[in-house]
Amino acid sequence: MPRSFLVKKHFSATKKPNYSELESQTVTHLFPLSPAVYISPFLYDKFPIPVIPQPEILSTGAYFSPLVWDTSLLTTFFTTEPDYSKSPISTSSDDSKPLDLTSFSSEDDEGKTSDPPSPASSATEAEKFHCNQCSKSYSTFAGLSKHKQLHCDSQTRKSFSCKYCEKEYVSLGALKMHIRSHTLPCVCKICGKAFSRPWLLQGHIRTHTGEKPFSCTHCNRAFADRSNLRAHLQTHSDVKKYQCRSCSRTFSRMSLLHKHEESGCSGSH
DNA sequence: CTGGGGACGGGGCCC
DNA sequence: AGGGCCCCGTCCCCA
Repeated sequence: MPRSFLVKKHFSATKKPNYSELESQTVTHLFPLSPAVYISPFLYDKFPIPVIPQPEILSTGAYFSPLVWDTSLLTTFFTTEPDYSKSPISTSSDDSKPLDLTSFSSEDDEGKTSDPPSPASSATEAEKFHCNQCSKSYSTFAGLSKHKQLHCDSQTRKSFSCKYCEKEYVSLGALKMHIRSHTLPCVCKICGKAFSRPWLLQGHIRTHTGEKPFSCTHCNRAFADRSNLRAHLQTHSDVKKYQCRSCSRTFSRMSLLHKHEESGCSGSH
């Protein structure tokens, strides 16, 4: 079941919202010209288009992104509301550590991360705290508590309503996270576009820098977005992820399958 | 029309 | 409790 369908925005014409209008009061460093026509020369001086490493050096542990954003650069390029100023867009461990591209094969990518299993998540530790409602196990009491609050403890389950829309959440944390999608506190200093979460802004910044840290192990293509690499990997697979139930034809994307079905699948194999 | 890439959104989970 | 990351997904555009 899709997880991101609950809050669906329907943008017409240009489709994309004018974030700078939405949160103009938080935008303090807008460039005078559209980013489509103006990218600061400083940006390119500081961050030349990265050289995409050759596939043979992309094995586990062999590759560090040629573009690494440190905190001083972050404060140069984007601003956030005070609540987020402590760690606006940290150079995440995910970006600074080697990318395990071996995990991006079409088979290996199913529900796995690129990180090696941590010792703390070993079976012995992970089984310590059990939910008496659904028998799910967690390695920490905090994990069990959060699970019970969200899913299994109907006595303590509460409703937190969003003041901007009709959505309700069972935890304050979930509500706070959702409210970010209304307030869009993370603002790009280059173009003024605003985002709900720092890492979304981080991904957006790559559209300015040209950084593409996610490389395909099958070809030389590289991507700025991990999801886009995942979708790309489907193109290397003979049997793709999304299959028509009528004709067994497979597609690399759900949207393509939907189009296929809507256009009237013959149902023949 | 189809397939693929680019950009982005949001919930869940782990630390 | 909150931040960060991951995964799944959508929408749009273009060849």
